[in-house]
Amino acid sequence: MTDSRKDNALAFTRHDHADCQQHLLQTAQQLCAKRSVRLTPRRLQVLEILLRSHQPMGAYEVLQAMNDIEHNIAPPIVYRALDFLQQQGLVHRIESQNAFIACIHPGHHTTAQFLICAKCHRVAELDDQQLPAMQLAQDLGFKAEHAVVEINGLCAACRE
Amino acid sequence: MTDSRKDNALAFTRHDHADCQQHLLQTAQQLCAKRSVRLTPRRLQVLEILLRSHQPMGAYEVLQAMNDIEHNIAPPIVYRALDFLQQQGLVHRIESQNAFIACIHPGHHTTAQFLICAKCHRVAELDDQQLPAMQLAQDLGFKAEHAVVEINGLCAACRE
DNA sequence: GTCATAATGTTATTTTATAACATTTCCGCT
DNA sequence: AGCGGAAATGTTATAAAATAACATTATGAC
Ligand SMILES: [Zn+2]
Ligand SMILES: [Zn+2]
Ligand SMILES: [Zn+2]
Ligand SMILES: [Zn+2]
Repeated sequence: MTDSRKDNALAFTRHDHADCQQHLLQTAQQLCAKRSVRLTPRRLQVLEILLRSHQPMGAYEVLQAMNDIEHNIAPPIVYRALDFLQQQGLVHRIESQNAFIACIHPGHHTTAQFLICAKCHRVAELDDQQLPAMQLAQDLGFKAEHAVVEINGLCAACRE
Repeated sequence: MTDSRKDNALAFTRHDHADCQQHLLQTAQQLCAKRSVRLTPRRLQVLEILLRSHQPMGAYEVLQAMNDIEHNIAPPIVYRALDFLQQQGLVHRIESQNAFIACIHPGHHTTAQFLICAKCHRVAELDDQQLPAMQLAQDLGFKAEHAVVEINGLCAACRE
């Protein structure tokens, strides 16, 4: 298996999560600096919470995590930070679960696909696969803007 | 363009919608009879409401349509009928919109893909396209059960 | 420092979905 | 026809997810 394919399955493989968190935080800082957008403390806090989780989190779970250290955080705070992070391609929304997950490849977000395990709830992010439906869409004169691809099933570990 | 591709773009082409509604209702009746499941009046009513619409409808929009003729219908009535219709492959849920749409090809539902126009809100259902991500998933030992593929963009008519 | 803008905080409400339980309908059986 | 269990529907209340509207604070250009 190539490195890139191993990387794609990161969520389902053993790895040093603290390292990968640190690395993704740095990348996020750099990207935002380059784009002259502000990764404020609130936004960073939300990103850190999502990075710590191996699973997608609902907005209200993120909210709970914030309220565990500081009281009276209200939903709009969370939703606004999530909106920003999604716009910057640092966080993805998992539509079929009303949940959010940190992007594992910030920067490359043309089209991402997710493999979602129904048992352990981990999510692998696959990037840059071509969608045949995209080609057909184009043939039909449809101008594609954003594709949602979420594959539900069981990961290798959970099939046993 | 082949017939099947023309059919795929049905939602974006001129056609006799009354005819296609009638045909799909008959197919639904036949499928349910064959499977020995009951397409009761309530379930049929919900399917008819969805078939009349060219756009996905939220559960509460369906509810509103029901309340227009009979009062005091409550949400569980609608959600239960929608659950049944989804199980039978007669209705699809559009995850990125919390909305529901009648299946245009009942029977063939292995994996469906949707092209969703951001302007006119029509949805085309494409069937049986292979997803490269599925092959990669399999290579990773992931057992795929259900794929959500929703492509947002602008249809040919709305691009002008 | 001033001022416009962006970001955050606050309050209330809307939208979407389900839990729990009561009642009715269906259908095979006697 | 009449009984009885299962499925479907009806009802009430509540949970979960998201946003509207407005007040306050922080930021950075001038
Ligand atoms: Zn990503
Ligand atoms: Zn798993
Ligand atoms: Zn379908
Ligand atoms: Zn359109």
